[in-house]
Amino acid sequence: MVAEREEIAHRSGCPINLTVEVLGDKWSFIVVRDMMFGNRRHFRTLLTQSEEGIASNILSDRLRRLTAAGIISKKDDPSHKQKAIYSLTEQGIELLPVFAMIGAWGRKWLPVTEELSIRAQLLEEGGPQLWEKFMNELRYEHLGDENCRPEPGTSVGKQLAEAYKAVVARKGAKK
Amino acid sequence: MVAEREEIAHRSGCPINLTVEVLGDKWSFIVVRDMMFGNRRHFRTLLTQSEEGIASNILSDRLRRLTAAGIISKKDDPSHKQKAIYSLTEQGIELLPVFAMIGAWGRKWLPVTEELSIRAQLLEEGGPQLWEKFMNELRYEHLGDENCRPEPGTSVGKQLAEAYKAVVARKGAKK
DNA sequence: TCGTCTGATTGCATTTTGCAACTGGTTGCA
DNA sequence: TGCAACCAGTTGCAAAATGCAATCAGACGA
Repeated sequence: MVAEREEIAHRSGCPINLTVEVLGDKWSFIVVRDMMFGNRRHFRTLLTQSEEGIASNILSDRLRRLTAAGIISKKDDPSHKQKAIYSLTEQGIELLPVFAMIGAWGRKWLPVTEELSIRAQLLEEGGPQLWEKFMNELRYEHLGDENCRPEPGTSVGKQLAEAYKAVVARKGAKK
Repeated sequence: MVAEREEIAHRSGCPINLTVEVLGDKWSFIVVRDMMFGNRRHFRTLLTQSEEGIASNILSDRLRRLTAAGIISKKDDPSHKQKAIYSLTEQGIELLPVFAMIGAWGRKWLPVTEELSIRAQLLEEGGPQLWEKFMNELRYEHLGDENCRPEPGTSVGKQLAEAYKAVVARKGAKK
């Protein structure tokens, strides 16, 4: 690899096209989604806890590309010499409204399951105000931005995680 | 081709994943974008007026897939026995907010050109109210929904097209 | 009748993806 | 001190998707 952030010949300067060039494949969105909503920060957790079953070489490649694109960053985990922590950058965090919109569209038009769409529903119902609160939590957790330290109490992240668990528990009980 | 709308084994029931399964490639978004904002409704115009240069076999394949997914529809053009008109469905029209969000993100973080991002800018500034107006215009033009017939006056579609032309003219003049 | 336009298809080379096995190293525990 | 478990990946190979150029058959207009 010659350059960390290579200058690529773009197909056009259209914002939709440029976004597709960065995120337009079967896995990039999935990786960012898991980091954003599943709080997965290590290679192994992204690999094994992936709902869709990503292959390790693909994950490796996507983490490299997303890092090169400036959407995520990588740093050493002090707890383990071989561990690396992946974090969302501000650029990555600001993909949240895109995820919210895609989630809302998918929920309306595609055959989603209840437990995997409850978070999209809450995000849709919460609107831009909730998104902003969640983005601030992500800024605290991923960027270490102390200005964004959340007030004690229920965070949006926890709220989403608990809603998911509640649906899973309820559906498991019904059987 | 066995079935018009084939039942596919999905990777998961997550709304993000399902959307990626349908639109997660290098061209699907581009084709829908051109139909939505470029008012291209025929194979030939989509092929030759594409900013990015799509190949005819890829375009053919994507039109087929998007039709199978229910995002666009195809019907005969009465003016020419070989012509086909592609239209957005309601499901496709409702992708507009997704495009608006992606456009806003791309405009902020990627090396866009002015003429190709002016429409994204207007869409961002106009907000959900403008999106709804534009979606109604699309419902009239693509679905023939008379309830959505726009009042005489400047339509959002025209507004976007003219803003684009104005930037191109200004930049051409500067040289 | 001839040239152009229509929505595509075909053949072929290149690139990307998917899968399974494997690597070199670290860590915690007995 | 040895050993199993864990860490972030890499490697090799088959299969699928993509990209490009040439081509196609029917329809249209002059």
